[in-house]
Amino acid sequence: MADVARRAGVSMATASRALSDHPHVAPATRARVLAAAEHLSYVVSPEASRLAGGTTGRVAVVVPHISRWFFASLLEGLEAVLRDADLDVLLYHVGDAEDRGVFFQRLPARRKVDAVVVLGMPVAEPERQRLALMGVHIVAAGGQVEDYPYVSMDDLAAGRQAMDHLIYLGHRRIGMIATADPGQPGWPALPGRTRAYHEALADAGIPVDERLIVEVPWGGTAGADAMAQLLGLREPPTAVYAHSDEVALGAVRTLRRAGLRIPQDVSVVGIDDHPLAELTDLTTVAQPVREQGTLAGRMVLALLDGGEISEGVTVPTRLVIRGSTGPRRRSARQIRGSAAPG
Amino acid sequence: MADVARRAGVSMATASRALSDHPHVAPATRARVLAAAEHLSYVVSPEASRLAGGTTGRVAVVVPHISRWFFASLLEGLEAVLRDADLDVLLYHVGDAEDRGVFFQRLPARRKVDAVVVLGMPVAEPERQRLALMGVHIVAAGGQVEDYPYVSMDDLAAGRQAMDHLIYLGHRRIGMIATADPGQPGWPALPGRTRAYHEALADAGIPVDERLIVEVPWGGTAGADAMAQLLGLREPPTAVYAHSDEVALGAVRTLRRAGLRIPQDVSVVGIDDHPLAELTDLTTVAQPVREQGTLAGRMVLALLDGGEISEGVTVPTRLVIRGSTGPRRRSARQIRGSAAPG
DNA sequence: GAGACGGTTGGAAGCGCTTCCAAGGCGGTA
DNA sequence: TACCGCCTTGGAAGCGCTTCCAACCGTCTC
Repeated sequence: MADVARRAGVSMATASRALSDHPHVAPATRARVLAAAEHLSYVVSPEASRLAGGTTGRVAVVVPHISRWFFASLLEGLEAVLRDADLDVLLYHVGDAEDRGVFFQRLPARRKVDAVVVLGMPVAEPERQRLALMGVHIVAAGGQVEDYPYVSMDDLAAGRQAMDHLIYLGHRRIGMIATADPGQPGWPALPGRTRAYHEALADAGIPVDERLIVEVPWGGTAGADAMAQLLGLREPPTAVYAHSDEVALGAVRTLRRAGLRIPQDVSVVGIDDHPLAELTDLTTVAQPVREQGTLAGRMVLALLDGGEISEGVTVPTRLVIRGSTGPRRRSARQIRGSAAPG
Repeated sequence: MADVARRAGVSMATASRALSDHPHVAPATRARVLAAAEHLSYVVSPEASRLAGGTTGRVAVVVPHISRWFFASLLEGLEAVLRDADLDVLLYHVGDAEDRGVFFQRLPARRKVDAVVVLGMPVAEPERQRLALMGVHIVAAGGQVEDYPYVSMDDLAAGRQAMDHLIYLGHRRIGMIATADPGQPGWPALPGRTRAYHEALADAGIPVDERLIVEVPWGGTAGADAMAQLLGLREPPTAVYAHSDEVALGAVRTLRRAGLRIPQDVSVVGIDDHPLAELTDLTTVAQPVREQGTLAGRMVLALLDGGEISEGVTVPTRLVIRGSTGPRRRSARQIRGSAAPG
């Protein structure tokens, strides 16, 4: 910077002010400094800048999964607005319990960021305390962390949209494939989505048959296994409500292999509207994923700007009817008669 | 740090050395310092540390897409080894031409990182020059940037595995759905995968019919459109080779909607082994994606450690035969007679 | 037993920038 | 015309850490 100042014929103090867009710098002077900087292709050292009292210009993003579409999309939306605001994104993957321990105990992001965004994962009380230690703004997105400003979908409402659709189609024997994250102990299967199942059934006056509820780790093959289990029932369901599209797709595979037709024999509905749901003609409940990331990013910006955010944002979901659901045709017993489970 | 030094009864110089694992610090002293730091839950200020001459402890990762499985998986593998090495990951999404311009012109990562990893995208000559300006180590992964130490799969070999499989099954009229990235002008459809098509055909003595080659932007719906185009041909292909699984899945949808059976009427093969390929029973050529990220991470570590890396690494691919490919049964003409294209 | 040597430690000089404080200039007002 | 006050600028003190250099001390060797 000394070079720039010299070249512009000003002191370092002025150069600094000009470069960081401070008021009280004569326009002509500012221009001269900027020109000099440009000429020398100079950029301020963020370290020095920060050290001398600024902010880091970075925000940490903590995610439980990177390669899953949902999380990656959230991240994509978030990164876009943060990058627009000239903030750098520091990515922290907290996969299993061990990662979690390391992250929250060592707090590697400490002193490195101005804010942290927690994507799609709950934060336990002790972890919250550690986070508080960082003394930065915190925003949550895609999960149900109501202790912080958050943006998320309404799991209960989404679940209801899926379930009510099935019930509307005449199904009464509806299976549910719930997912839990094996890497995150104590992290319950999305509670809202499960509650939706029970409430929808209750509202329709349909008794709950516990055998129709299967909880598996997240993933397609797990969904396939769950479906196989449901098909093994004496009276298999005529419709299946899966907590997510990937799981639903797994169920679809099992059904196909068992020689069952979708939706004639069994209807399947998922949640999320994964891009491949469209390709596989899966009925689902769409949530604006990327947008949730975007909104979270805006919250961070607002917070960093000194703003206050008192409450969270809940984004709307929408039932997308495709080819995997249809009216109940044959009884479960008939299905069982026509093909052996896979 | 002054506090820590005082509490440990040593000078700041010694405290610094102990904290940063320098040699020439008595074990007892080091222990005392560490204990003090622990007690005060102190962490060094990365800014100050860097400013005083260290490194940034950060590496930038540049990706053209975040939410696509391939890139996200690469990123996941990379992040894991970098995090293990206590390096922070700065994520830069360079989506379209504009982002690209901004990134390479402004070089926002300048002075912020010790190394940059370019994931799955080519780097043009002028960009290479800008990158050189950063004066940091550069590694490429998942692409074909041979100007830097790189890790990638062998597109040509993978394409051959897919094509040879089709040819072995007796197909002679094979369509190819190639993908180009609309956001990245001048970025050719994966050249190796395209070349594989031509070479395989040549080796089998099958003449190329240009009408069987369709190039579309990446994505499932684009794949569906491409397939529709192929079905519209007077003599449609009996097998289709898609440059990626997502595209292949799109083709599958079109075929299904057209009432064609897979693989009886048309065989489909993709590349990548996307997790959903297994669920949808798609024959494909698997590449170890996450591992490529891991390897790239190790390269970064080696480079940062002062090592030299003279050449790139090419990971093996493997044909995974599932239910979407089968022997040629009926002639293309017959197919056309049995169902109208979707 | 004395000198040499290597492991330890402290002092102090920056790393490159921001910002407080004060000084200099100018136009405007009484 | 003299004084006041605001805009603009420069000087200089750190921000929190690393590391060179020198001093120190115990041990080993001749």
